[in-house]
Amino acid sequence: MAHAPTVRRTQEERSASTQAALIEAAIESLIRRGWAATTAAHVCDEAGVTRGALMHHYPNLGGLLAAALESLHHDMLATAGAPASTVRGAIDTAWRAVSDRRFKAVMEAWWAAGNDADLAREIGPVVAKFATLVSPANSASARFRQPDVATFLLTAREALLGLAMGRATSGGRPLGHERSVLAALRAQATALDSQHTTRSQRTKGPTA
Amino acid sequence: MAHAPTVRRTQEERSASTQAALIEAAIESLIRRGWAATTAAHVCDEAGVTRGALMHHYPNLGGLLAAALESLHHDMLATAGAPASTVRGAIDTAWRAVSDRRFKAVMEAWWAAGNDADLAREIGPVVAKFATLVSPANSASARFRQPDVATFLLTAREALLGLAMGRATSGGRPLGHERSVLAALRAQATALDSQHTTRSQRTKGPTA
DNA sequence: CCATTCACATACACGCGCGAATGTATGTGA
DNA sequence: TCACATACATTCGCGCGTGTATGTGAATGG
Repeated sequence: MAHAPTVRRTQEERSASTQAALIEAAIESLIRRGWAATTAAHVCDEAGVTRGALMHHYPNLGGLLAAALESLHHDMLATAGAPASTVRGAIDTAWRAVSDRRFKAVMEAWWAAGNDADLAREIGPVVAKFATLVSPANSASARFRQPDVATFLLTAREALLGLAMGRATSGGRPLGHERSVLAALRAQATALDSQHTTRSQRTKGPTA
Repeated sequence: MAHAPTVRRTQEERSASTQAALIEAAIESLIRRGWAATTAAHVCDEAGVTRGALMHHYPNLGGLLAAALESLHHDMLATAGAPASTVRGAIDTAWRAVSDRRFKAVMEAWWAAGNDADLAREIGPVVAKFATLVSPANSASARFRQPDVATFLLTAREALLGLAMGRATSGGRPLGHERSVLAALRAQATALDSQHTTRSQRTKGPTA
């Protein structure tokens, strides 16, 4: 099958590369076909491996998918960087995570787990990890706990998830109204930020 | 279920009752099991009919599900009533639709259609109908087209969908932060309403 | 260089869900 | 009451997806 390898690869290298291929293919399948239609045969086919290889490295298909989500979380956490200190930064960070095309895979897992209690027990923890990546309410910044800021962050998070859902159900293509919604959210965020820096002078009610 | 009927039921009545039972069971299955796990056997079992009955009234399982969505849209459109004239009213209307537990079935269909082009062709039109039910931007009210109002409505719609998604993935239970998010959205809505009435100087007051 | 271990492929058996074909009872118009 | 349509039940074969057992060549250690 594979081409003649002139160099000798160690077993570890072989295992690592096939596992990486499987994980990559699994995420891609979740994005393109969704959770229910993600079958072991398709994943292995796209990874260029047989199902025997999958069963060798993982107990079952669910095991591979869980590992793939774990790997994806590792990646996205790295690209997210340090938690934002400003509200505006939090919005941008959350949007960057949510608008990542691979986030579709997370939503697929999230959605599927909501319909299957057993699956929820299996991949629930991994999915929960992504939740912290999207909602920056648990940042180190203490003022994210201020009622108006916290409420805005919650609202913004839901709106961003809604946008992500819209993208997911549209084949991943950006929607037309994304720009205006994002602009509105960013405007509110910067307003909250500036309002905070001048809080020593005035305490004004939350009105946008 | 149907024990010896002393009265003779006409064929039409029998057909109508079994179709209603099938549709009811289909919606319930979509809510509880999701789209992928909604099988003809389960639906018929819960409806107290055999699969033969299903195939008699509908070409296939997809046909039943499409009909069920159509029926559901008919119901929800009736309960929604006339399109709201105020921004606040639009928010409330949209939330009433989205927080309906049966809306989970719509989201299931929406999500499933996003992963299957054939399915999208089959049930896409029905799902699109629900979209107009959620986003009141296409109301008769002309000022819903004003940039700030339109943007807010779009943002609010995404947030409401996000909340609905959260409910759906949590077994339909209301989430803790729903109240605060809704309060924030309603506050912005009423702010926009009052801001408009003062600008246009109309004597007509907002009747809750 | 040879035996062992490992990574992976191949082959197989099972369950499940779907749709079609077929059979049967009940209502309905002539 | 008879011919037919309609409503429904049963059974079957098919494809698909999964997990398990077995075979094979490559890598490793002595």
